[in-house]
Amino acid sequence: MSAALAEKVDDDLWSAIGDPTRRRMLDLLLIEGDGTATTLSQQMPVTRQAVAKHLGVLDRVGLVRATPAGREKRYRVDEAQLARAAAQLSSVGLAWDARLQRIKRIAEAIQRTRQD
Amino acid sequence: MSAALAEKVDDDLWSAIGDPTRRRMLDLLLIEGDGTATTLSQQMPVTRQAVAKHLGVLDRVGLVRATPAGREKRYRVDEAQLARAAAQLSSVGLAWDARLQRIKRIAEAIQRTRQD
DNA sequence: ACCTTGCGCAACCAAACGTTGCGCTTCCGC
DNA sequence: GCGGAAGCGCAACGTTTGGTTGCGCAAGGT
Repeated sequence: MSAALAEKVDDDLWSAIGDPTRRRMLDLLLIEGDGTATTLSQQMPVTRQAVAKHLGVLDRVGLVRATPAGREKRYRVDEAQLARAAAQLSSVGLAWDARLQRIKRIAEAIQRTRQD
Repeated sequence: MSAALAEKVDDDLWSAIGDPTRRRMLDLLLIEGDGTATTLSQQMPVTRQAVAKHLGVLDRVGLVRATPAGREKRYRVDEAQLARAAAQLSSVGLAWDARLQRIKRIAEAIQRTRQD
């Protein structure tokens, strides 16, 4: 049973990027380099406080890092950690694709057998 | 701004596969071909009812299809839809990777400029 | 006929996402 | 220096969602 099922997905990371709002925030941070709870909330349909909470979550799992600057608190994406997250996404997608491929091959084999 | 941000991710699909329990269920269904709420719940740390609800969600977004068989209700993965979902996962992962690559290149360019 | 097996429905709990409201610090203009 | 605006943090609250228990009902096996 080499095709192991154990994706051993880091569950905290997954649930962090599982939320659509947080994904959107990461996108914005990637595009603009950095941002604060206020600036991000202005480009999204949620309040500053909601964004602040999400930033807290992202910070806790290490996907972003904060640097206080006067009365502001600028956040930046931690590139290494996001790269890990991206890898996990791709890996799950690829795993499913692989299984689907196998099923397809088996189905074709049966088809061929039946045509004898 | 050619590198569009619009990943246009189908939000219902995402939230369906965003849940770890549902991902696990899809894995089991792929491995065993099909299953019922009861059989799946026996291989997971949740109750049959919880599994049944999740199956309802997966059915609503089209990731699985049910075929009543006597007193049982067997579920099977809809391969086309799962393929779509897998593609979305990979695509988001790749999009992030691409942006990270760009940032890295820019950083290196600045580095080089500074070394003159 | 009876008992088991499998499903569906309803009530209830806890955690998560989002809101509003308030108070505190920091900066800017006068 | 002082007053107002800009940002942030904290707390209370409502709603949705993942999970549980408990029950009743239909389908099969003996």
